Amino acid sequence: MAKEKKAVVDQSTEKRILDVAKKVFFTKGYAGARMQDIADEAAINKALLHYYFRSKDQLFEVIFMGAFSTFFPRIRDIIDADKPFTEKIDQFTDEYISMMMQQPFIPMFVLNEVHKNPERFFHKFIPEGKAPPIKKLAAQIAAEVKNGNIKPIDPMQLIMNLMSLCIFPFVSKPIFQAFTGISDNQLKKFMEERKTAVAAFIKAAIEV
Amino acid sequence: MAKEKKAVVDQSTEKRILDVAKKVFFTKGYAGARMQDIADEAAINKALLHYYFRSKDQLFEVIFMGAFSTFFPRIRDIIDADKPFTEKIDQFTDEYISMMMQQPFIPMFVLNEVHKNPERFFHKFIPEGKAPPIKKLAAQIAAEVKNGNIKPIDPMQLIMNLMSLCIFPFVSKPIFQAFTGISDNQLKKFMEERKTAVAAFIKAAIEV
DNA sequence: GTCTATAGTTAGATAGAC
DNA sequence: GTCTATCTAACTATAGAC
Repeated sequence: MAKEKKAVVDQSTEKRILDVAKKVFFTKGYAGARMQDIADEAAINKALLHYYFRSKDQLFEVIFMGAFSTFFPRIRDIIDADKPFTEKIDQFTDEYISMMMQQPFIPMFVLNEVHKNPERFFHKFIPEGKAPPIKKLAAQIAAEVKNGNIKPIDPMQLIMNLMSLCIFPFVSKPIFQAFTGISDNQLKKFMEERKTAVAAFIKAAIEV
Repeated sequence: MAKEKKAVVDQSTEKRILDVAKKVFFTKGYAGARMQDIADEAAINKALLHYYFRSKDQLFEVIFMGAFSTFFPRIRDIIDADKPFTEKIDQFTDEYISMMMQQPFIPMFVLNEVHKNPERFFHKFIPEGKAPPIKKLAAQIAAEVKNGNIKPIDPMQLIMNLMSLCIFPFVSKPIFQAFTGISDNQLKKFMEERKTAVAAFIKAAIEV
C-alpha cells in the first residue's frame, strides 16, 4: 500500500519505461528493438528493465496488447450501433483516421508483428471473443442490399474496402512521400481531407 | 570464362542461397533474419554465405532490390499507356492482384522494410528517377474530371484509393483470416474475385 | 528501487586448410 | 568453392551490493 516514494513531478520509472518501450518497439519492431536502447532512452540500466518486466518478451507483450487495443478500439461499438450502414461509414472513417493520425505507427506495428508471428496472435485473441463482430456487420450490409438501400455487393469485399481505404495510407506513408515528394504538412492535410473523402468515395460506389 | 564446373542438374549454390535468403528475409524481415538460418536451409555454412555476398547487408540489398522491382514492375507501362483512366483501372487491378497472389509476402516485406529504414529507400530510388510517374497519372485523372468523363475527385486521393484497395488485403491477411475464420482456399477465391470487384467498385464511385 | 559487474548465448564475420 | 574453427561484438538476462 505504501507506494510512490518518488516525487510526483516526473513520471514513475515504470511509466517512463513503457513510454520509451512503445516508441522503440513501434519504430524498430520486436526483432529490431534492443533492451539497451530502451534502457538508455529511459535513462536507466538494463537490470532495472528486467526488474520491472522480467524479459523482452513480456515487455513487448504489454506494448503489443496496448497497441492492438488502440487499433481495434471502438469498432465493436460502431458495428453494434443501430444505424444504417452509410452512417456507420461516416463515423468509422472519421474516428479511425483521426485515431491513426494521432498514433501513425500503430497500423504498421500491429500488422507487421501479427504477420511475422501469426500463431501468437491467433491463440491470444480468437478464443476470447475479442475479434470484432465482422459477420454481424456483413449481415447488415447483406440486409441493406436486399432492401435496395445500397447496390449489390459482396459484404466482405465492402468491409475489406473500407478497412483498406482507411488504414493503407498510414502503412505506405514513406513510399507515398518518396514517390510524390509531398511534405509532412501536406500529408497531414491529405489525411484530414481523407476522413470525408473516403466516406464519400464508398457511398458513391454503393449508392443506388 | 570457364565457369560452372557443377552439374547443371541442381541449382547453382548462388541461386540456392538467393532463393533461401528471399524466403527467410520475406518471412522474418531484415532484423529477424539470421545468416545461420539461411545457411542451414541452403545446406551450406555461414562462411560460404559470406564468400558469396560478403555481408548480411549486401545479401539483403540484393533481395530487397528484387522484391522492390517486383512490387513496382509494370506500373510505369500501365501509367504511360495511351488509354482512358477507367481502362487502366481494369488492367492495373487485374495485373497487380495477380502478381501479389503469386508472391504474397512481397507487399508486407517491402512496406515494412521501407517503413523501418526510410532513408536507405529515399536515397536509393528517388534520385535515379525510378519512382513511378504518379504525377503524370494524376494529371490524366484531372483532365478526365475536367472533360466530364469521371466525377470530380482529388486525383491523389483516387490514386491512393486504387493502391489501398489492391495492396492492403495482402498486408492484413493474417488478421483478416483470424477475424473471419476463412480458410486459405476461401481467401484465394476472395482475392480472385477482388481483381474485378475492386475495378468495379472504383468505377462505380467515379462514374458520372 | 537502482546500480555495477558479469554470466551465458548468439550474432556476423574472418582465417586458413583442403 | 567449400569446409572447420575461431574471433569479436552484441544481445538478453541474472547475481549481488547498496
